[in-house]
Amino acid sequence: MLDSVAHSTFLPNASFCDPLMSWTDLFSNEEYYPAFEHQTACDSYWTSVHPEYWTKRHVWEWLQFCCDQYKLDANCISFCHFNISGLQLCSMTQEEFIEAAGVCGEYLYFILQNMRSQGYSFFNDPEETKATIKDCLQSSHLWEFVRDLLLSPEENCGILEWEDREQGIFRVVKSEALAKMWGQRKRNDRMTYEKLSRALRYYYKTGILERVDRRLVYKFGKNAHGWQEDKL
DNA sequence: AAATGGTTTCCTGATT
DNA sequence: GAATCAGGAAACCATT
Repeated sequence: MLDSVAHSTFLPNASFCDPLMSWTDLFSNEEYYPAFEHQTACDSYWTSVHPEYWTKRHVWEWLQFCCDQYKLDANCISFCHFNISGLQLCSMTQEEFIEAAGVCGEYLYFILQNMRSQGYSFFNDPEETKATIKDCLQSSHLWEFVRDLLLSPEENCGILEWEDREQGIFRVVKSEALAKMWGQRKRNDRMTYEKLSRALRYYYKTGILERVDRRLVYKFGKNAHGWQEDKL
């Protein structure tokens, strides 16, 4: 009966390790079993149970594991949001994860979905896994791309500049360079600032960006997250 | 297989 | 005149 759940909704995500070992296979195999001390017979460790069947305690243990393993800042996690069963956890959307744990929520959501589809083999190589998570978290949305560029001086090289850090107001300094970089990300060498800015204008409607009536100046709106200084 | 979201492309017109 | 801004309309494409 575990098996029937094991291959559920999520399609395997291209780049991850061994496809489709069943959960029972995985957990009877020492290799996949890291150095954890466990466990009472009545309440086994979270790694030995499919996420859908986790108890509140399992969820808690999983959170702990993720914090330790991936150095997630436990302070940004609202633990009361996670006082839930595995079934409830699995039904949370990415939005809800972000609401409950900010940027860490993105990681947690990603890790959970991969565990549901791939099992614990996901954690084979912690180092590689961490790198891959980072890759996959490379946000594909334009506003996130802009945000991340703004947040990483190395990549940025003067393309974007904060106008008012507190209020999330920024300026596009090198418009063509920005378009080129966005084009590279989307593998589209026909991208121009003209077209990119059209996409940015659509964000006014959804509250991701707010209008600032100065040329090449934009402002993050109430529905944009992850740009503020204090909450990493 | 159809619906949807997030752009991409193109365009006309106004503004700086 | 050149670069931007404003949006409408439609095509496109990946995901659900």
